[in-house]
Amino acid sequence: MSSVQHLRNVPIFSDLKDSDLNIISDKMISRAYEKGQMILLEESQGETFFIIVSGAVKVTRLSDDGREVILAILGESDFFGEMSLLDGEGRSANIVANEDAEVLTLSRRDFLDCLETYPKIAIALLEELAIRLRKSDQHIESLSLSDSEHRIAITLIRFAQELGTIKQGDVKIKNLPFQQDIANMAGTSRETVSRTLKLLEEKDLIKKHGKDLIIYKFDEFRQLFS
Amino acid sequence: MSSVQHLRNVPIFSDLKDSDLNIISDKMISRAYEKGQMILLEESQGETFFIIVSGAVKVTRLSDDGREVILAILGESDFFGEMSLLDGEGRSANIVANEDAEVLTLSRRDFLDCLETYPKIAIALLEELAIRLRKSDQHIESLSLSDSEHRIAITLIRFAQELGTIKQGDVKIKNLPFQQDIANMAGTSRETVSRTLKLLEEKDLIKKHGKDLIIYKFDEFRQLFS
DNA sequence: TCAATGTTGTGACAATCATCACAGAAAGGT
DNA sequence: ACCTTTCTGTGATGATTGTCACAACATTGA
Repeated sequence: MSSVQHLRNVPIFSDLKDSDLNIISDKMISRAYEKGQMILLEESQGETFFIIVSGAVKVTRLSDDGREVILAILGESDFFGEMSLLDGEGRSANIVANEDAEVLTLSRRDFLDCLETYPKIAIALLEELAIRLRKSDQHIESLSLSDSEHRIAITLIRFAQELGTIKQGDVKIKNLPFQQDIANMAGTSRETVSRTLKLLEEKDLIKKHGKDLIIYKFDEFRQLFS
Repeated sequence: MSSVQHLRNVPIFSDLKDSDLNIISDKMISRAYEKGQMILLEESQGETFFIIVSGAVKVTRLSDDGREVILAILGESDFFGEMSLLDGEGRSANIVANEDAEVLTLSRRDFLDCLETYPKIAIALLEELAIRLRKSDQHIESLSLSDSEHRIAITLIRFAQELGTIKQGDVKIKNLPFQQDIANMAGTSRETVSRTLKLLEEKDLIKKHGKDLIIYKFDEFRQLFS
């Protein structure tokens, strides 16, 4: 697929004309990262905007004692790096390739020019940030008041919404992340994730199939853990 | 103070010319709320943008069983209501007056017109949302990996940054919120807040003075709980 | 194919913290 | 000033869940 085709799939660019997309596309540089490779380091200056063409990355923060908190896992057509371009602060999170990943990058200068030239992009970006803020709020809520079972279930729901495919009311998540990553998102321990997944399977709410996971009757499941 | 003066203090409007501010100001309607009054209800359609002229509000989410999670406490010159205007989703949080509050409101139509007419506002708003997202990320981190002492300390730091006044390296927070509110922000129980404040006071890190609280050597304090 | 490494399952134990219970203090209204 | 309501302090108790330890299983690469 050409890189213009990829841009077309990215929500904040979807409103543009082909001619404009071409102009932007020409300014972008393609890069590839291997699984586990650090793409952006916390504390460094943010100078680049990234769009994921293929693969997946995780957005993390590290505590002093080295524990990792996963804020989000991003996949194809998602973008990142915009925050420090917007408010000028240093980076506040690390980005690590969670699988082999291919990205398109845009320099700070070009990105900001885009915003000025195409107000529609700015508006679309506002929309996207509003959506992210909403997700963050839900994340905060779930961390604040749920027990570990709820937090893990809610984490599964997040994966389902990002990576899942629906079939007759059931959702299949292909390539479920490792338990350790789920734990780091749900704010709990790896062992608790292991035990809880087993519990949910005993309750016939989910089913593991190798690296995939099926959530039965997704709507009810979501209801259950709202 | 005239309402134009107030707008001038609001970051997203600060770049505008007086003449433009006047135009916007004319479209705004002033409203007053009493302490405890609900300003915006979760689930309702978001049709209004709010700017706080005086007083304070809390942004909350309620779980099914009625427990409250406080996402933020906003004060003078802060604004809210923009999220559902931007992404068209229903409201995701409640807003309650935390003390008597006076606000300026702008209708959905007028707000969106502003964004189109003054791209600078859109850019400034992007900046602001980026900052909020950053704060959310920190909040998520703290909930994910700290024990209750750290979470409470971090909550105090948030208050200090929003409401505090610095004097010789110490920060004084006037009118510290109730323990229950602190607990709802820190994701812990009211009793634990009580015990932890006592603990921090015994360690000579903070001092209570009636409704006020002093954090000694704010920089070191922050270091301590990063 | 066989190490070597990474991932998952599970028991035992300890620590943290929520909850319940109630008393005392403070604030607010009449 | 008095009553009512709200807020705070503190003990006792038990449940949840993190941590440690180790075995089983899976994946990768030489």
